[in-house]
Amino acid sequence: MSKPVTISDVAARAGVSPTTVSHALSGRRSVSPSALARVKQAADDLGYRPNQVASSLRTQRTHTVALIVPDIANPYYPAVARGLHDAIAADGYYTTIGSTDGERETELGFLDEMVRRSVDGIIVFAFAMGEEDLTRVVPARIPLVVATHNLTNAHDQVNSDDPAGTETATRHLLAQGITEIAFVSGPKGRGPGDRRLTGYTQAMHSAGIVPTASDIIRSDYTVAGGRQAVGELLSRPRPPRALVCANDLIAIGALEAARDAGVAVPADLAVIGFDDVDAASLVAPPLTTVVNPAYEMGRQCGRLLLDRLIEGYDGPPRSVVVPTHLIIRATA
Amino acid sequence: MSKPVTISDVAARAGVSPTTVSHALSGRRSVSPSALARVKQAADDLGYRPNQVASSLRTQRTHTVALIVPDIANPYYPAVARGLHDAIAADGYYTTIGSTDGERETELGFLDEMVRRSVDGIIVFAFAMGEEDLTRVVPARIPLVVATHNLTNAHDQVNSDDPAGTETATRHLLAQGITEIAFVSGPKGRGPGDRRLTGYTQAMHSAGIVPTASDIIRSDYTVAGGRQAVGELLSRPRPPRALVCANDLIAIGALEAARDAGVAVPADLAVIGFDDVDAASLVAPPLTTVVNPAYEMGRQCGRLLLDRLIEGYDGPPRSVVVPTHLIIRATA
DNA sequence: CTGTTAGCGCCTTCAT
DNA sequence: ATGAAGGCGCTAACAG
Repeated sequence: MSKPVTISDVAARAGVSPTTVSHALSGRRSVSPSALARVKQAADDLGYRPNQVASSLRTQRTHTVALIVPDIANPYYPAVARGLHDAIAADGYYTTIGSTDGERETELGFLDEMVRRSVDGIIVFAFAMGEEDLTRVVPARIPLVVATHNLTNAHDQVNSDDPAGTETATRHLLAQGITEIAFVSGPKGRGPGDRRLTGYTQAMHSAGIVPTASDIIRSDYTVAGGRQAVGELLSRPRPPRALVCANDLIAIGALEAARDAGVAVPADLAVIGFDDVDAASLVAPPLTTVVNPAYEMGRQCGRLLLDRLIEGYDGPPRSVVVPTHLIIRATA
Repeated sequence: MSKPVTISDVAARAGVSPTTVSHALSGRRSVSPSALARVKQAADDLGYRPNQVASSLRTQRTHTVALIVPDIANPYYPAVARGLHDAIAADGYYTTIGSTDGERETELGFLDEMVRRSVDGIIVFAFAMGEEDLTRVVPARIPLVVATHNLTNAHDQVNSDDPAGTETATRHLLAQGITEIAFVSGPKGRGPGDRRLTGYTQAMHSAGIVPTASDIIRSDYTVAGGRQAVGELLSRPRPPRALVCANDLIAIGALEAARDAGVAVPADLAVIGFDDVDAASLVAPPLTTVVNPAYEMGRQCGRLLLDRLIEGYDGPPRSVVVPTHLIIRATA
């Protein structure tokens, strides 16, 4: 259990002051070649590794970014995390991830802890809390990127272009002459369903069709939920010819419901999902869906943060919209 | 850009010393009721939040655990991360995750940085580096849990019971009277394929069958790789009647290859996967597979760490084996 | 029950 | 080109 090597140890061995060691290793001020060589040698010999905690206390920088999501095990977020990682790793930033299960208390607790830890930036995907909570818990000095739609005007934000995605999907169906199209959403006011609904409505209106209440189905964002909701839908006297679903899991549930009911996809029922999770290309038949670029979302969040952290951008909040696009497989 | 509130600010407002504030808030030594009340009030008024960086420098504890994996976007690892999170969050530990793409330099760099940051523990799932690298980079004082098979005797380790899993899977096929069973592995010496192969071999031997070299197929761990390898296999003059695959992605590729070749599953070709990723239950037909409990793996890693970090266990390295089990769906 | 003192390891003036 | 000194904010040892 030998003690870690400190900068003083290196200084002693190199016959210089700690100050010179610090500068020799950081390059922040010039050091004579001979001193430089001796310091490097000594550091090497001793296996010196600068203590980042001490450095952070002194410099007020931790080179750490906090990512707060509902559940890292939900297939969407790992891709976000990876995109973020790839955007910031090269500049020496690391990520601490918190899963909050969408519970307000947990979210607040995690944010509070990250502030205590002096993280250099925070990225928020989770949201049971409101904007007031956010501004109360996170001091203005810490850059914040919000990736939950419509929540903020006070912070940088990154969103995927959900309306454009479902609009394109719906148009794809309309172009095939299909007009009886239902939208299968999540619970009202929760998650991206509402934003995605607007694109569908938009496209329908453009085609001169006014969707009725019975064309908009509420589900949750799971396979089981989609299966049940669509099962009921298919037992109606006059079921729709196509479905635009708020996410892939619902769409996969819809596929199962169609199979249960002996309805052929896409001949009798066309199905389009949203997200393009891995499973989308693996189900049978492979799912036509809107690509929601999670990786890119994470990357953009990282870039906005670095812009403030490294480039010194200090202007007003900015909004990045990440484009979505339709990928046509076999269900529509 | 107001400066953060420090313990001295609280002390001044409460009319006590910083020491008393520290103890009042941590409860590590008793404080008079009146002082306690004044401190709490003052802390509340000022919105004081203890600086964890300073605390860490003083206490030599960061309450942070590093998790190193090849790729957080690979569906297996988020479940591990969640299991770890759930095991340690209640005790105030947080996780920093590094994706290394299995590159030795990246792995070493990440580990080195985590040591500099004085993390309290490290969990290693990634491995291009060898055990010498590990012991060289990570000082003995930092508890380490290794979840890469057979790499260590010097550290705590957590493994899933791979051999038992494939043995059960193979027996399940043998019990149906099927004897022409091939094993589709990954690249030799990389990943869990070799360990999973042993269970297959074991079961075959028990049934008096000696697999030949042509019964063991090399692929990578992807859908595309599995599809191609099994495609070639099926074009042999006398293809096997069943496949035990080293992971689910390979198995899903096998399903595609069977469809390509017009081979009926499971009637003409039975297929068993490994892992039980989400997609396994979603493909058609739903995949029979061995459940490899990623969440539980992560949880056990966390427990081993906490045992040393909190309980003060200081004995020899321990090994935890997480059981696997077969889940029978429609492909075998 | 409370306070004073010291120092965790580093970086950054300031002085030379 | 180099060093001495001070302090980031906190907590532990020591003293009362």
